[in-house]
Amino acid sequence: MPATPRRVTQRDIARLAGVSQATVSLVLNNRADADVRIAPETRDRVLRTIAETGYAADPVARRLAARFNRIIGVFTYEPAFPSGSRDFFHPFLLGIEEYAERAGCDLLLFTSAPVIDGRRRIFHQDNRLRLADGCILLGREIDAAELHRLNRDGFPYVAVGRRDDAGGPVPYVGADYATAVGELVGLALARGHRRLAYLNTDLTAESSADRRRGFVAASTAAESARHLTTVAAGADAILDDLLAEGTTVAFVEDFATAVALELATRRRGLSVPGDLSILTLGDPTVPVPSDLAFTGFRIPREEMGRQSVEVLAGVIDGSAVGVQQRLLPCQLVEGDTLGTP
Amino acid sequence: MPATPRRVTQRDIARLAGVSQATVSLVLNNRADADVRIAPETRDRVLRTIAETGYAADPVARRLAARFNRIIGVFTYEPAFPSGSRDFFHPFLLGIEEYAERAGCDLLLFTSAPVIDGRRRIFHQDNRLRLADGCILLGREIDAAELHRLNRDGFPYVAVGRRDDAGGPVPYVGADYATAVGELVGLALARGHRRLAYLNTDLTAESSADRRRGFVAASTAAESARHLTTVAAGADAILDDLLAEGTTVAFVEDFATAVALELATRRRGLSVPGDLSILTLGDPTVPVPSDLAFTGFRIPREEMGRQSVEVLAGVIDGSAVGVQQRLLPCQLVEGDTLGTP
DNA sequence: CATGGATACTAATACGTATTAGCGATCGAA
DNA sequence: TTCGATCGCTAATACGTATTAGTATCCATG
Repeated sequence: MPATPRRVTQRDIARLAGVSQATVSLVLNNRADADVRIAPETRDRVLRTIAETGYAADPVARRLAARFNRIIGVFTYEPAFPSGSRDFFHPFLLGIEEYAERAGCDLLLFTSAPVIDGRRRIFHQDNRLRLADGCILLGREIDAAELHRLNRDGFPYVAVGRRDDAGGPVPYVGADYATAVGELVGLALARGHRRLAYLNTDLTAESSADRRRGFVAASTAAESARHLTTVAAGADAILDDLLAEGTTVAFVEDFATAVALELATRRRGLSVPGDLSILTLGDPTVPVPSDLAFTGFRIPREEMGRQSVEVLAGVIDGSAVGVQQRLLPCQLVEGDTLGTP
Repeated sequence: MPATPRRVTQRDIARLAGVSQATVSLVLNNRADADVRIAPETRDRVLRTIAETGYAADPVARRLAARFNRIIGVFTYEPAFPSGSRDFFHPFLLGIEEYAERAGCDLLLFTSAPVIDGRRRIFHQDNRLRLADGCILLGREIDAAELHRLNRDGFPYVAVGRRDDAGGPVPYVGADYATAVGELVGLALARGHRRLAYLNTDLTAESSADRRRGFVAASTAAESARHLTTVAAGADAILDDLLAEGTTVAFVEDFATAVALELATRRRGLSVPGDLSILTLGDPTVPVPSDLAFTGFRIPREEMGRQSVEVLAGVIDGSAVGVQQRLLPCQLVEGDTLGTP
């Protein structure tokens, strides 16, 4: 029982200004269509009354009547203000907030989403999804069933990161990993590398698949281009494998793995990039201490955040035609870990 | 025009289950009062229909009718995901999010609040404040006029950080700066310091006033306890002043100033804490590079965030009686910058 | 003076839920 | 048989806004 002492409504304004509630609404919304006209003096009177009372429209009623709110939902599959992967997701949120502010939108964080079967769920009893005009989905892995449902319900949304179809194409703003990895491969080939290896981590996420695809497509000119799975394999075992096969450059999906690999190499008295080049394929997802500047690329996270809001706004107001899918270029980083074989 | 294809409503459920809309609502809300009864078989039928259709209550309509939402507004006088002072405000948000998740609440970030006269405003045309059940105010300086208005409107809110009265007492969860500074003064006195100086920054914020109060109250046993204002004064000028007066320990409000002062001291060939002890009064508000471990105290930011949501929840549901004001203890940090005079 | 067309509004309704007063049916007791 | 009492539910209404159809008034024109 919030001690709400009857707030000011349009009806109050109407009574004070001697007009109807409808007129107040029309004035507020600046309606000046052909079939709706308000005399200037009436308009002024209403506006003055509004100013005097400090009236502000009830966003709830507004939304119920007009089905539109200027509120953007943000669903994060990890905590929105995370401690662990904080540094990775923070830039996305930064961009989202920046554009939302510019667009005059508020952000609704669905922190109440419960974790079921080890994963946060959008659709739970009592979800507040529809309070927002649309929503942005953030997280490494997004549940396909939930995308299906969003598509089916026709609820406007945009995923941050490319997503496979889920009962229809999924609108997204992603990073062009395939191209970025391809460019790195090109760089390595140009330096004379011929025996490449790609170190997998994840096997399901789209971002992972895109990187692999880029690697495969670009490494046709190589003598050998192998895949290794780093899951549950120690850095030393991997290093053994690489050296045994005469690999000269490793493309490492997971940043932490790259750091561990470099450490293992150094422990054997070998050097990076003297004996082995190591390339990273994106920013660290967990904070990893390393004073080494890896060669690789950077994900345009902030820009992805910004553009996801931009795209969503277009979808909501109907100005966007068709399904919106954008891939932004990654930025190559020239570090110290790519040498000659 | 969001292509919303008519969502499922209680009326649809009612029609399918052969009951009235009111009955559906009653079942959903688990009402079993004396004057409202639903036969078990009816209840089951309704629940089954709900499950089949995947119905979820419209939070907007719910709020409009029931005036209560499980949404907590968060108003930040700085950007919520800031880059500059990010490290300072982040822990508050972390705590807020953590408790909100536990309480099953969503968070509404008022990113749309416009900047007027160099300050963000809660109350602007079209503010979405009332969408939330209550709100949390975060920021170094909070506009007193807006607090007045919140009080007048009876809108539930809690400030993070102690606030002076503004048209009535302000509910808050703050840090007990006075006690913390007092303890530091006690520490210095125990080490034999007798000539103390307090370096001011801000003159208006409550957090600043509290620190000063703690200093004054605790330093009665000192030979001299002076105030210096660091605004617009260079570190060298301050150092001159301190040395001229034979000051042996400086209590520095602003972290960056402490760093600058230490640097200036070292540049003169003097040492900290050999020639001058420097104590800090809280965490850095902007990232300052320093490899020195200052003696001072830490603000329980995360806990403040958590408890502010807890307090707000109590205010909203009416379980809290009277105005809620909490001061949490700060944690003393034994660093390397307090020596003997 | 009738007609038509602007002009300036208002009445009514929709949005989807929660709440409350009240109604018909059934049952037990007098 | 009648009079409550209880049970199980529904009708009606409120919440505060946006929208649309429609109405009353006025003015110009033929």
